[in-house]
Amino acid sequence: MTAKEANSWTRIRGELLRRINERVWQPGDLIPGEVDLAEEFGCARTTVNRALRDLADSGLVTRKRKAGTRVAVNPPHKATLTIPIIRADVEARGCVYRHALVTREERYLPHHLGGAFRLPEGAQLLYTETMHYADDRPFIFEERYTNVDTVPAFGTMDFEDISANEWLVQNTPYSGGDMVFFAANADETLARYFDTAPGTAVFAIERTTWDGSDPITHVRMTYTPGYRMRTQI
Amino acid sequence: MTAKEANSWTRIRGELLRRINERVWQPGDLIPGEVDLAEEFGCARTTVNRALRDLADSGLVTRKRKAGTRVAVNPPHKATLTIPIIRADVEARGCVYRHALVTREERYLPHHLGGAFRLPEGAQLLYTETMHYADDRPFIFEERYTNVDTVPAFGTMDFEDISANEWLVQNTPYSGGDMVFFAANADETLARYFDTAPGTAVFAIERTTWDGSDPITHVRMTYTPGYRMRTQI
DNA sequence: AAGTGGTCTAGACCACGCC
DNA sequence: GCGTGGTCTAGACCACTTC
Repeated sequence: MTAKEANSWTRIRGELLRRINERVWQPGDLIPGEVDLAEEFGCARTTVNRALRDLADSGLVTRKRKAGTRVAVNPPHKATLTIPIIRADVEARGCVYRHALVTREERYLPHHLGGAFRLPEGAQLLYTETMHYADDRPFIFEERYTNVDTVPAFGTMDFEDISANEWLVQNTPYSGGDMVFFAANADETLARYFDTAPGTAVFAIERTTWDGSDPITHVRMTYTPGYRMRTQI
Repeated sequence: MTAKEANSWTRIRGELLRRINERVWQPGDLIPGEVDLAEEFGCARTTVNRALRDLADSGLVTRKRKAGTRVAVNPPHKATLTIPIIRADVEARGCVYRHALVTREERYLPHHLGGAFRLPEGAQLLYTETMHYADDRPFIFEERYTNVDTVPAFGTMDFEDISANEWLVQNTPYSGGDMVFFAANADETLARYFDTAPGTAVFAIERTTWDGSDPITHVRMTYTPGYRMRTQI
């Protein structure tokens, strides 16, 4: 109906999708088990499993052992954002990338990071501020707290040739973290950096990463005014 | 090292991850084929395939037939955002949900939507504005253009009991679309709605959806000042 | 042409979670 | 308990790319 299905588990997913969309199976309904569907479609159970697993990943059905598979009542929209290395992002726009280290100093754990960073009393972090440029225009302002106990080599870098952002991505594996997306009004400093009026709305991302239970880094990336982050769904 | 691996393809993924993280395989390197790895790990090729497919999904390796699997040089950060139905979002915060239809009128295709909506000259759309409340506090302001030719039933709704947002999610399947995340300064009207000062930074999402090549709807959701959208990575 | 990943099969065992 | 999804296997054919 919408697109051509090559030949495989995607065709089965398409048929299941059709039944969900056309209300053959209503939201909340229990749908047949994998064995039954496999028989109906004349394929192996593995293939049905692949199709159902994909639908579950996109949130359209919920699956539980013994309980079976149900059509989701409120299918959430899911969007996968790909946040590239800043250098790659800039160069993909056909611009020349450049960065400059603005600040670099030891700092105590800021109070507002207490929740994210479980560190001993008075633990010191390396604080760095970096401006990333696209064709000499400020593109992203990066404020970062890094736990040098977890990443000793980080403390010895000068970040002339490579930015803190790039170095960490290439050298520090992480096991998990969280990200926050929000809007903020540019303060005096930020406005001066971006050559705009104070109060201008800017898009920002905060990211905290851990390796196991060891905190690695907390960073806020503030994007140039007017930046729009896109994705396909 | 970081977490316990149950027993399965995740253990293999963990071992492959270790080799990537510890530079046993350098960025850009060609890693062994599935058959070799299966032999090394003493498992079926399917299992190795599952592990490698997962690493490819997260962007850590790139795979091509005949060419093989390579360690990615600039592994991008990927984050999956789950945008829930507004009602569910509000109720998950323990608040009472309510919505109000503010505006509803026929409008011609706005010029700035020309790129997203491929419609005939002078085509009319149904424009709706809806305010979504959490405990009687304005939470999200929704501005929506809907193509009633694609979704005829939409034009007959009064959106008293159910919001346009909720109705569309429950009744209109889509095959694809795009989303944009950005920050904006609240204008006079928006500031009045949110009971804040004009110029306050607000987080917003624009979403356009199609069914095949037929445009369905374009919506801008503007969130209450201070809203932060979170996700785990 | 040949190698590599992509997929499918038929069968099996396991683990979670309702009852 | 026991039913359902989660996973694994061994083998096979196919499709895409590079050579």
